[in-house]
Amino acid sequence: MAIGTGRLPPLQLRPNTTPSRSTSPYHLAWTTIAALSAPPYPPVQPTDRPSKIQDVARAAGVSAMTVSRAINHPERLNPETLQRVRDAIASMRYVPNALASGLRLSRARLVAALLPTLVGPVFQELIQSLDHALNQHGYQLMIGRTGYDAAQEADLIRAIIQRRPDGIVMIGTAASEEGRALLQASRIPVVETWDLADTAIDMLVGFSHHAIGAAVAEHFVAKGHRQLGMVSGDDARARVRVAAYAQAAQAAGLPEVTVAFTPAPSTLGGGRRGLADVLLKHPEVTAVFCSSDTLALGALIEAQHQGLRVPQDLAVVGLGDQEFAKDTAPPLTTVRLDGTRIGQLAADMIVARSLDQPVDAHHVDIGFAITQRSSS
Amino acid sequence: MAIGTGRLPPLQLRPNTTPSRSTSPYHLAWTTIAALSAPPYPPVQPTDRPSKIQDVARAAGVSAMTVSRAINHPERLNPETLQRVRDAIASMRYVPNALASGLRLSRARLVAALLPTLVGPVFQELIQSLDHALNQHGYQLMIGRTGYDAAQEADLIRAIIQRRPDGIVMIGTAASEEGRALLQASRIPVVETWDLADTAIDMLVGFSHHAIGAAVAEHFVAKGHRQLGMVSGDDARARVRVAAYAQAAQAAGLPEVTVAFTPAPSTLGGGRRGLADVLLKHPEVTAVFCSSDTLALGALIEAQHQGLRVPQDLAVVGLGDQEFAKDTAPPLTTVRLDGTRIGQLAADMIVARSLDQPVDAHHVDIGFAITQRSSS
DNA sequence: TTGTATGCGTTATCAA
DNA sequence: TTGATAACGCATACAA
Repeated sequence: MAIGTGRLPPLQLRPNTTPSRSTSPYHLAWTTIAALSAPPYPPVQPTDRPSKIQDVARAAGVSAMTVSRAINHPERLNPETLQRVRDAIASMRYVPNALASGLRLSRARLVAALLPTLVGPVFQELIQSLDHALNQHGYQLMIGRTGYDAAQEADLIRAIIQRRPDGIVMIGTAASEEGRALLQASRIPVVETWDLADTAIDMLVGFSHHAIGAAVAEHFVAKGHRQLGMVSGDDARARVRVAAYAQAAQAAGLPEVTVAFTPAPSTLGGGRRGLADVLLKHPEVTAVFCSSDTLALGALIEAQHQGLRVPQDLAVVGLGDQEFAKDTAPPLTTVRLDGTRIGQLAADMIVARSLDQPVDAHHVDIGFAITQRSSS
Repeated sequence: MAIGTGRLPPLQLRPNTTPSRSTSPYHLAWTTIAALSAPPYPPVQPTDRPSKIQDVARAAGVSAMTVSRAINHPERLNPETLQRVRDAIASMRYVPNALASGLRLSRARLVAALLPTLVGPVFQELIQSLDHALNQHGYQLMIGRTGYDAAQEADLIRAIIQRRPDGIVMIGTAASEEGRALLQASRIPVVETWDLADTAIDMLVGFSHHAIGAAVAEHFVAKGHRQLGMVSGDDARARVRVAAYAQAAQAAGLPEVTVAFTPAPSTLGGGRRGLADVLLKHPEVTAVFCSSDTLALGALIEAQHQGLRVPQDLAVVGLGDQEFAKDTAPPLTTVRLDGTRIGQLAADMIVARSLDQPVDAHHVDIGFAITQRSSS
């Protein structure tokens, strides 16, 4: 990506202490030693190590167990003792060591989520909802990035299992053979999401990519389109959608669909180039299904660039119903995927299993819906 | 957000076992008990609990210490013993318990990142780079969401400290008083980023939001604009940019700038409405600075919607230089923030401090640059 | 209501 | 090169 230069006189005050690879003209660096020797706030902590439960116990004049109880079972304590301990905890900024308690209890109060990438807003609704639901149950969420790389995936899974999380949520990720074996040997509850895998490791909540492809094709057919196009990613799920889309078109007696594949991740540029490719090959195409809203927005920009009116000359349908889909010009018809619900259900499943409670449905299809706006 | 319905006949096979709040017409649910009683892969593990180091030791006919050494100091072992242990580890899918080793070593090999939100692509480059750099040093990254809520922030910081990470990176987040006190008492290395706070907790790598506001104003002035507008978020850093922008305009003898504030997070819709607001109040505005690329893209869409040519009738500058900025119509002039470099430096700082090595610069300004494209 | 002893799984230290 | 021992910080079981 090209980095231009501003028109301002350079503001550089002093050269960076480390060799800078930055091209920035607005640049300064300084080192403050004082910030370390004299922190802006008085240290509550006289020692140089964080306090542990024994320190608090000493300060409060009780045993370590009483401090533990003050934290975990306050109702079992004499109110006065409780107050004394709580004061000590607050004034010493004591924070329990979760490594120790997790080891003791075999419960880390931690759930890990594995996803292919943080780039792109596709999974963010799901993550947000998962995080929120888990927090409410006192669990923390840890995020791991597989980066679409199957080779590194097993390593990441190993790193995750090391922390002994109470559950693992796989988001848009299919585990490799080695990964599956590790997960199963770990006995950690696993929820796979964003798809309906034929062979689930454990639990599953998602939707059918096949059904999506078919539904969008039939959506176009119902509106009288006969020349269908598609701008698609090229991962496994995307190919399922492409196949179903093409198959449904064929079943409706339509000519062959025109597909342009774009490399991951989805970008505006990919959508622009994808649509341009489709129209170059088959200018008679009147409807395109883009496999993400970002690609669809790129397609809208490209259509406008080419002087095509949407939806009169070209219908566009996206996938994901991102926040911005309602604000494009024209507003985007798109497939709504309820990431919030997936996150909620996945959290429920993990929490239940973690507490040895029954899980009513191990495999759930949450479906999808086509949000009809003005672009189709 | 309105959810329409598709035109397909419902594919519902069987009602969901849990009451569904989904509006989806494409919907099914099922439960598989077999998936639990008969996993698709033969269990390598005869017991129902994950194996520990003693189990491996027994299987390999050595002591637990030898297994530990095989993992952490393989060079100290007899090659034959090493091989035997490694075979046992692989066949049992043994994964060490990081809670136990972390407790023993007081090193969790974990770094936590705190950010206000995952929504919006602003911090993703930074996160990606931080994660990558830390992975290379054998650390894992854990992400925590503060959600712009100062009240919950202390709780999150407490939850993070509980895990005893080797470092904490704050991204676009200023800790509350209580949060700062907790962090300082914890003795965990902290890197604040995305800003140059006046009173840093510990280490710092960022850029000056004041300088950005001034630089963009001067960019517009240099191009001959006299009526400046701004579409901005309303957080603390955004207000600093607004003030600097207005101040620089005044210093150049320009009339008062017109500012529209939009609520977080940045959206296309916010950009559209923001620009509309600015133009409604002052139709004579010829240049707007949007405080994110997403807002800027919304502004481009709105400008086009209103029949304004960019940059002839209206100049637009964004902030962030997101991946899509080069593919908008027209390509977006924007302020480049080198999130990759911030992540890299933050990782270096944490790793150095974690290993008790000297950190050469505790406070670093990495600057920024204006990427000149066609929208201004 | 509060305290004592014990073990969670791992690894540094020392001894063989 | 390998093994025995102890300790990391906390919470359950039991005792007082």
